[in-house]
Amino acid sequence: MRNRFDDTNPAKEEEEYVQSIIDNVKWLGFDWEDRLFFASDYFDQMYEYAIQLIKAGKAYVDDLPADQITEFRGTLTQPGKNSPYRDRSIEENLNLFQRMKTGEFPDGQKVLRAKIDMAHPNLNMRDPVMYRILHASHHRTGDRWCIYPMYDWAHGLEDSIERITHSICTLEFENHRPLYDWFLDALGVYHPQQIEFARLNLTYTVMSKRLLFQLVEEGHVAGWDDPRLPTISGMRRRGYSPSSIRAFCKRIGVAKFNSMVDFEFLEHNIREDLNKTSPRFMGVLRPLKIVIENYSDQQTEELEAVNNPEEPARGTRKIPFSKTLFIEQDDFMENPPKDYYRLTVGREVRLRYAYFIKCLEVIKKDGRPVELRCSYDPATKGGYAPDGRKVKSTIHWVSMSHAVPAEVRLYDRLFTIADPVGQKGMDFKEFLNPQSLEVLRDCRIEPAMKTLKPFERFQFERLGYFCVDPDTTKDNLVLNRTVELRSSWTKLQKQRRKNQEPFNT
RNA sequence: AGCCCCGUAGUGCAGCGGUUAGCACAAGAGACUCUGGAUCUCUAGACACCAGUUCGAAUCUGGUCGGGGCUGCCA
Repeated sequence: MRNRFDDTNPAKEEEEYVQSIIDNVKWLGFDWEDRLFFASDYFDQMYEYAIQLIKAGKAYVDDLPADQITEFRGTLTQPGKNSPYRDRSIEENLNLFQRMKTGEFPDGQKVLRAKIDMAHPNLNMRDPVMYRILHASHHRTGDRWCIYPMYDWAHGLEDSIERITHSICTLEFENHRPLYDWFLDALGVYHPQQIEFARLNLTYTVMSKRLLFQLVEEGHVAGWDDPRLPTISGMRRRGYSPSSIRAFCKRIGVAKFNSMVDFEFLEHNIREDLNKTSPRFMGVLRPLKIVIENYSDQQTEELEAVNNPEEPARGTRKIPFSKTLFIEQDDFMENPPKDYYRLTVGREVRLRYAYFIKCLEVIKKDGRPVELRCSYDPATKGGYAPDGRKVKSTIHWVSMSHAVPAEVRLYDRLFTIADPVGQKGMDFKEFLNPQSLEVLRDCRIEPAMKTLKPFERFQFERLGYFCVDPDTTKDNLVLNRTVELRSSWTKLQKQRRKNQEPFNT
């Protein structure tokens, strides 16, 4: 494969973007080795081709100002009018074009146009502009040029020069294909085939460069790599793996139909990959203190935990256990519904890889549980009951004195509705989800995680997949939630909420 | 309105003249489980419509309806 940038417009090409595109595409897993090209590599050749067209009487220099060109183009239903400069002699065109190149004219005073048909039903064929004058410095050619080719003129030439067999692009270029073909045929050069396909749309987000740019510029997100954005750098920072993104793309396929893929399908592919590859850890996002009354004050034990049940070869690690622990606030309920399996007063549950514990008493402050008094069964060490008794659930925990603090950023969909762009007469930003980011600063995680580096991915048991954010510093470990684990419990709750809504008023 | 493109389960794709119209996700039911995860089993669900061609049409033709794109010296 090769990588080519269509850098035909000096005003819109910035080194910064070029480099980040290169970095991101490489990260995604593509390697073009030394085959990195730019449209600007072919500027000389394109200039020669333009002269060839002029000599064939198929291109002319137009003096009409921009607004007049627009006016003369006509409309969707009305044909355009010929420019008064359309029938200049070949010699005059050659002379003028040469002088455009040497910088004799200011920006916008003249353009080179293809001589096709001002009455053509396809607007793109009404004498399209091939070259415009721009006294601007180009990031690769510097000040060598003051005329720059238009994309439509340049694109087919680049493909032809590189002898591409098929040139794929997005649907909005369908109407440009006749022009692509016309230029190549007029020149009589090698003619690749342009094929268009639909761009990807995802629910609950926006995909267009223009719209993403607005979100970044106006500060609705923290930057191009904000983990809520569907940019490659955003997905990377969110913790998506390259292989899962590739698997997703492969499965959604390509079509010529403007479709909208469920965001959940992306998440499915992420989970599928991360489930197989992520090491497991335990971390408590919203801590609730519990004290094991019949466990000795002084004692600490090292308990063995599996690193990845999907891949036993990854081995095990030790987790410290002691009298005072943290569990997740959600894992305790004083008055639980019937189908709640977790901890409640008088019920026994398993602490993962540790012991069976029973809750004896809740200590509350201002009506909220702040501490649980529990007992444990020493015979259940490691989480197995020798007498074969069952427990309804297994919950995660960390030892209070051993745990490491961390900041955890939880992400939710960027928009509150599936298609924020498709709402007639409404600005897509009206549908931004104010809760798309939630920051938890009082999380506690198991000590083995101290060595994790930025971008490392892992699973917090029962919570989801996470990764280390590059904002991490020596004293502040920052973690991003990539995606939650599927959970029949949260699903049930969502259903319940939905079913109640209509009756709520 | 002129030109171009597109219509297959809720979603995304496959199907290229003869298939019980296939796959994945989502949905529903169950099994299993030291993650309410993973895994496994099962269920429901679609060819936009109308003509025509043909022994036979989701597939070919025409029309209707519906969706999208196009009036930058942007790409």
